[in-house]
Amino acid sequence: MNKIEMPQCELCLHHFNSVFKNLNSEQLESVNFEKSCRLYKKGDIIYHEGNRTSGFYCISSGIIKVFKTGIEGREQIIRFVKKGDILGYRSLISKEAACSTAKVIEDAVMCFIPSEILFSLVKSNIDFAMEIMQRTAKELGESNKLLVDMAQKNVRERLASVLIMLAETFELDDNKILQINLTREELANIVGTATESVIRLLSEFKQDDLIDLKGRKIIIKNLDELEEISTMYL
Amino acid sequence: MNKIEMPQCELCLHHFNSVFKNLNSEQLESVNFEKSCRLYKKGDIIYHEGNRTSGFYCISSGIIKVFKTGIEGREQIIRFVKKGDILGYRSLISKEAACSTAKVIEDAVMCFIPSEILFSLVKSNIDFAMEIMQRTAKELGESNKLLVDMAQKNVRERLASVLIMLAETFELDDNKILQINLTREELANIVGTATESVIRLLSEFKQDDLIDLKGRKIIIKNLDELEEISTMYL
DNA sequence: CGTGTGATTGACGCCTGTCAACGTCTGTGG
DNA sequence: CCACAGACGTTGACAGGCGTCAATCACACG
Repeated sequence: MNKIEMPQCELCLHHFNSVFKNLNSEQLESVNFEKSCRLYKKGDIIYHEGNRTSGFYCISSGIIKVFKTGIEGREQIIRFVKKGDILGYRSLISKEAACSTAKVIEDAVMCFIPSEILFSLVKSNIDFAMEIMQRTAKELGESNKLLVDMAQKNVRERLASVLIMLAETFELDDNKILQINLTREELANIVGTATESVIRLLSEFKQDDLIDLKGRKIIIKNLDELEEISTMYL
Repeated sequence: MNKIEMPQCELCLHHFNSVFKNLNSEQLESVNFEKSCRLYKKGDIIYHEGNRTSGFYCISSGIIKVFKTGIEGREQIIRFVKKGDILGYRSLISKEAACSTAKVIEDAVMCFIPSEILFSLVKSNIDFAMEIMQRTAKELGESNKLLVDMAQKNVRERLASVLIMLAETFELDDNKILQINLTREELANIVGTATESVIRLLSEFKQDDLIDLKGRKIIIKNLDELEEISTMYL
């Protein structure tokens, strides 16, 4: 089980904005040779906060949540990782232990690339190095933005922000259904609040006709109004 | 006015952990030649959120606060920059506009280095590139940690955390006086709370004999106990 | 000495976290 | 097929943390 067709980097280049887009064919071949890919199932832990890691992951499909464990074991979700993203590279670069845990929330096909490959590519291919730098820098920008939201917005505004972020990241289908399934608790762990607060605010949003709820499915009916709520006092 | 002795990179290498520590003498010479250094006075704005920048800064002395402007113009301080740190490089790398504002809070001597130098060094010196990557990655780790604090700790715990962070970053003198002067409002803008809350909690800490207050000076009397408060439920 | 900025204190009330109880759904085992 | 357990979702009650407003004080500076 867990046997899948191994994604060929060459093909991934056509499917999404791969971190390997600037490799020459020889370099790409070495990645293809050294990587090991497999299917990870929902609930699998990719790496654990505090552990050292020996490589990073390139995501071909699926969704992974990255979280830190805070007060009384409460998860704080930092970001989501999906197709085309890379995972676990930060701690390699900073030469620290992992500062977060990565857990699969939708079955994912991922390729593991040993850290030696990362560093040898960085050294031999300046465009690849720049690509890594750029991704890190962008992630830093986003993290800083989240920090301000967390510090200054109330729960209602943050929940609206999160819904918008999820809609942008995972998109809506033709029925405007948000293409990611999260428990109420997970939503709370993004927003940084209690599960009950999320539930109450979701029903408020539903009453105000901004969203609709079908079990765990969230239908986004009025993105503009959500945008307005999220930037209320901005 | 504002004329000072221009810091020589060669000397800075001996004074602190310079980002240029891995340059060869030729590269160091080109930085020395291209940079422009001067004294910035308290209150000076180095760059402004939303603007494009054309280079980055290497700090020789002084303190700069980096903040984002949030709800109703409220500053949220992201980090402090001091001797040996670099400033404004993130947006160069990500090729975005500045996502924050940098303002001098203690007279600072800083060198401006054009972005072309940054990129040419990154391309020609892999160790320099790694150094930049590493600094970005570490900053990202810190930002993520702050995010969790902000999401999960209450104001009391956050204020304790901030005092500890300040003590570590700017150190205490022989009388245990914190070596940075901040207004109550600035403290509130780090903690992410109202000025009045900071004032009230500071007096509580003082009553509990954890700190002492002499005007704007903060004397840290019991770092261990502050540590305990900041990680109360962890 | 007036003016302005920052610091402090008190009053007040809303937001939001916590606790408890209950409803819903799914899968499992008898 | 039914009973049950367990996870998740929902709702209500309640209290306390913390933000807001207003008044006053302290201090520096032109």
